[in-house]
Amino acid sequence: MHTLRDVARLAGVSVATASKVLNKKGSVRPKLVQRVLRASEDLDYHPDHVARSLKTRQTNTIGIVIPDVTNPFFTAVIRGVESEARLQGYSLIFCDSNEDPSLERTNLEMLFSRRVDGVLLAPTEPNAAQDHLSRRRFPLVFFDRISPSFSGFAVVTDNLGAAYDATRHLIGLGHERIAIITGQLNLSNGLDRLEGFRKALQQAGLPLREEYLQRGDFQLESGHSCALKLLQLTVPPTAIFCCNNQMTLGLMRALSEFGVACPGRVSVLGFDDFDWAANFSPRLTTVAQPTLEMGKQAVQMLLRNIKSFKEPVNSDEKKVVMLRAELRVRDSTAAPYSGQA
Amino acid sequence: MHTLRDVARLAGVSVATASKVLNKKGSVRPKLVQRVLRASEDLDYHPDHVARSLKTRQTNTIGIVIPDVTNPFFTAVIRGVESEARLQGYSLIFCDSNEDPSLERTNLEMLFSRRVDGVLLAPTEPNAAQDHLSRRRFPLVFFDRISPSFSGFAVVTDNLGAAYDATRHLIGLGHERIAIITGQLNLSNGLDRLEGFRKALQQAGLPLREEYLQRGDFQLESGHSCALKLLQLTVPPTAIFCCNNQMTLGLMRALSEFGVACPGRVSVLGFDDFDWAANFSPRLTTVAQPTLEMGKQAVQMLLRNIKSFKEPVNSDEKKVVMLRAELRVRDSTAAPYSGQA
DNA sequence: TCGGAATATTGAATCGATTAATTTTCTTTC
DNA sequence: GAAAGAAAATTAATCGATTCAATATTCCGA
Repeated sequence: MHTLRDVARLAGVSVATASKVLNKKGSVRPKLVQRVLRASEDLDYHPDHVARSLKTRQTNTIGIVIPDVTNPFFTAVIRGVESEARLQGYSLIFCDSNEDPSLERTNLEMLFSRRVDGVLLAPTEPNAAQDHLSRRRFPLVFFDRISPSFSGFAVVTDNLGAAYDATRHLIGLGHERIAIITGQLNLSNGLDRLEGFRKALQQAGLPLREEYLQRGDFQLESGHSCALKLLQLTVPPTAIFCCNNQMTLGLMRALSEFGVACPGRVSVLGFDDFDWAANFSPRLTTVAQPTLEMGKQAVQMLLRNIKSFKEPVNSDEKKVVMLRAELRVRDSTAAPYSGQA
Repeated sequence: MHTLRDVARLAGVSVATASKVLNKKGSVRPKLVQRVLRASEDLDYHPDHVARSLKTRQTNTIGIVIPDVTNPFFTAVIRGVESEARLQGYSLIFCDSNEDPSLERTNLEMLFSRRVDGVLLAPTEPNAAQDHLSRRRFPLVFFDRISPSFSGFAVVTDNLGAAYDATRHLIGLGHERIAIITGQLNLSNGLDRLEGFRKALQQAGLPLREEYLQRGDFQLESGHSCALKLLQLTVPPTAIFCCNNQMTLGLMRALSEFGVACPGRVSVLGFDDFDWAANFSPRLTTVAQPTLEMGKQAVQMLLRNIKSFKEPVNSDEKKVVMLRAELRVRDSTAAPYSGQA
């Protein structure tokens, strides 16, 4: 494996000159430029990023920590992150925190030790990383979820607005008995979706019955068990708003187990849109989050942070960017069943 | 941000001693150990991995290059990779090649420049990376797919066996008109699945009709269009074996568009098993690849490679490990429709 | 108490790049 | 042709750790 020194020697110049040529900095006589380029080519030279990072104090690497790679929502965001990062010359160190706050913390420490230039984080817990952020000040951008008392930088979906629109859609179809299966309510992704739902009901003068509010945990199983409870009510809901993709799967299984027709007997509106939602039958009506855009914007915000971290500039940058979601109406929502009345 | 030098100074020892303490190498008087540990704690010292890597010539980082993060098969593998890597003290640099050979190449160059200790690769093209492997010799382990003429290290599913078993299942149910929707046929994942299918048919004395062999490209749309062709045949198949998850989605959409009942009119057996396959209706019969295990074994094989790369030892290690898949029989496969005959 | 072996500690080189400071070379002009 | 100034090239320090060789200290038996 060859070093810059080898290239310089072969080209008959100093390492400094070779470095200047390869980084296109300063000016070098065309003749020498040629020689250096030639030598670099001949030796199949690949600059050592490790050495470069040590000297320049920047690794051109960002870390990303998410709670679960297996969740297609996150992989969709990652796709946006990866492509934008590469475009900007950054590499990605990937960490899965497995929904475990202590692992999340370990991961952050590790990334810090590796001297990544900044970190993208979808936190598992409201406070953990917040501490981290403030203790060492370090470029950190949150995405997808933030705590209610959040004060840092973040890119999130306008969950409240999206849930509001979704619920309006159900109300517009004529539903009055609308249930919700929520996620955890400690972070914005859970909290705001419930809030938007509430707001829409209230505005329409519809009550939110106690038993129509089922609290899940964003996992498949909880979607299933919450759905069971709803289906067994004496007066079951005619529509269900389900707050994420995994729980929607559990919900759909419950429906098919009970032989409840969708949208015949109950309409289903799921948060998060994916291939399976659009292709299986019934094709699901969903709220599609702008995942690619979220990834892209998160990277851009992080890079701005990194820059202003090195050369502080009192910018008036917005700290929390909210992205609009899109309601995709398909076949799983329809007017309520009226056969009985 | 503090360095080892700061720690040493505060503890009143040399950097060499401080280093020994923090790495638990050699022996140091208990008293000094305490002082160093204390100092490290007080300064909130985090060793600089970059500097360490430069000196030790190893980064404790591995790269992973996949064709598409958005495909749940790969994210499932990644999950296995990530957890095993972390367990062994390695970090993961993640790259998406976007099914583009030239991007794959760029990514490999980048990883090389970053001096990752080794790379895990699911190649998009039969030859590209092979060259790379042989030109610079570099620890590289393939997974999921290899070219027919492959000669390196790899962890793959026993695709032939899995497809064979799956097809036997359909035959066992009484099907005689069985179609297949294949992927690209340049790499083992496409090739061997078709081969297993062929073998099972042949062994059962069933013909493989030209028009029942539809060649797709592993993408959703191709599953859809291949399915359309099959459904419009004068004598349509009674069962379809679909060679990956994405194409199965396209297939299912085609079925519902045509109002073809599954498994009533046509049985569907999909390659790759995921949450949606098990929860939507009909619950799909699938071939489940051992994704976690694949990730884990790939990492282990890579680490062995890395080790033997530093201190060559003529091992008799198997170069290609084949993992068994599991057939999960659910509701989408049944005996063929007999109403007409 | 002393000599020599065993054990601890340290100084300094090193990894491979970048870059400030310095020296050399080249232009230009009188 | 020489001086001044600009441009190009080089030398050497540096980033923060690890580690070898050299030095210092401790320990032990005689």
